[in-house]
Amino acid sequence: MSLTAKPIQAHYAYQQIAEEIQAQILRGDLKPGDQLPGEAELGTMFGVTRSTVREGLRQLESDGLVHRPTPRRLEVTLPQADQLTTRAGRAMALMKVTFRELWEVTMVTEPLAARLAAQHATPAEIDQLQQLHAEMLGCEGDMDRTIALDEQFHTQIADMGKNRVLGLAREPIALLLFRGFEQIAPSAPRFYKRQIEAHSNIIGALRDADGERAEKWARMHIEDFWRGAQLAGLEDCIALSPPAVS
Amino acid sequence: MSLTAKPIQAHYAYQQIAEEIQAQILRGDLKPGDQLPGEAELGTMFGVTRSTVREGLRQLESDGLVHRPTPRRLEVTLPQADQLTTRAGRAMALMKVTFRELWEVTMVTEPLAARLAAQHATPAEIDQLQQLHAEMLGCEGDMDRTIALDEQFHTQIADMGKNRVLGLAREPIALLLFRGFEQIAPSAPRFYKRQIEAHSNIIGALRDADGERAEKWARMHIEDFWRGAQLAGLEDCIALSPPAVS
DNA sequence: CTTGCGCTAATGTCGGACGTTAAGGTTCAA
DNA sequence: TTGAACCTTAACGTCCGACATTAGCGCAAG
Repeated sequence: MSLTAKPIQAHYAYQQIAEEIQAQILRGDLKPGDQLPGEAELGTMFGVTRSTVREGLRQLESDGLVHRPTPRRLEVTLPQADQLTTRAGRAMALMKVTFRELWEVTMVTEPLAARLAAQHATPAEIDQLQQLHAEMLGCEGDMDRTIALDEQFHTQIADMGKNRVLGLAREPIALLLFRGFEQIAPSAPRFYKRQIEAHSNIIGALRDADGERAEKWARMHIEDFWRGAQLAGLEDCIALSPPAVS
Repeated sequence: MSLTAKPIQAHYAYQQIAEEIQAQILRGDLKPGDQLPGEAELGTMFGVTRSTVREGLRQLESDGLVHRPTPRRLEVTLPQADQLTTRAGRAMALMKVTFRELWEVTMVTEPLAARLAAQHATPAEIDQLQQLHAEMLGCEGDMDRTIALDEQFHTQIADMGKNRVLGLAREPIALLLFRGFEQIAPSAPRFYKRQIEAHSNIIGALRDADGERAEKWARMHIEDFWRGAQLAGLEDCIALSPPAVS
């Protein structure tokens, strides 16, 4: 039997403060929107100096559990999705994940997103998506803009599925994968056009609320992306770090 | 035309320090394992006081980009997976995601994990999995232990697939979903046994390196879990906060 | 009731201080 | 020579006190 021993981490004052406040948030004693006392007051409450309190607060801010709308207000807040996305994206870039890894997962997330979107999307949302698509048609050549819009297109579909878990899980992955577009496009002349067509077909399926079809087209879309990546020789290349959000 | 305005965030000294170091890490100038200068030296380098440096460092530590093996050593490190898992899990719990959302995503991640595992697993890894399974057979009744082992079983499979992206994405989700086991078991007498059987079948498929079959069994396994959740009336219940890791 | 002003207090940053202890070098013994 | 015990140094965690800046709030004026 293997001995399991978790390293006991020193209980520094600033850490304890962060943990205590965090515990109260998770327990529900402090709810998002609640305002916290000033640093000085927190100091007296916990029996430490303001410097120590500040270090603890910096950690909580970084965790996204508290937030400063203005330097004078310190309030409890939900971790923001984009913050999690940034962290996860950075981590994956640093661990040098390959496009293959990204793609394998995307092959299941995007079709799922499409199916859910077909089930839950409102006409207004689909119109918005269509508008995004139209905008994308108009900027062939502008690579950065194209990538951004592509990313947005897929994220929009995921949002339409009304599944926040999927949204959180797929976002950093998609962000990294679709950045490959840039390297693929030059190697595959007709690639761009095929991507656009696929988007059109997905929108069509969404309009008909046809989950099966939406899913199928999304799958083909991502499969096609992979063929492009293969042509560009990206398969086992490592993904680039995503653009900083924070 | 809609006015787009991204909130201008004040760049405090401590923030700039964190950002600068972070940038150097992402750029590759600082590599994991590298040791950073002491706080005092960093202070003189950046032209600020030690207090200010410390606040920036607390942020980086919380981000998982630097790490203190001991108070005297401050070294660059890769963000640890369990840290990301904790953050994501906390976030999902705080945003009160439902079991349905968790399940919908798990329905695609676990089958994928099983398929990849069938393709990449080594016999030794499968033996290890078998051992885990055996251990699970021996602790019927001990709910916490069962849940922990179940979680471990699925995580092990995901690891066997050699896809780190999938590993990162599914972990927090699975952690939250499988905690539902506890509430399901009482409502469904035969539930526990069926879960065990499914695990057996998955192991069998892995031994035969039969990706299709592994995927199919994993899907059925998760589908069955959902039936249990329905019996327990969990569908739109919100998931509980996961056990703290950090 | 809204607008403008001024005051208060909290924040960001600074400088310095102290006990504790880890890191690294030194000494000594095997 | 090598390894272990020791010692010195300096870096860390924490504290104290201070200051300029400015956000927040109350009050007066329109």
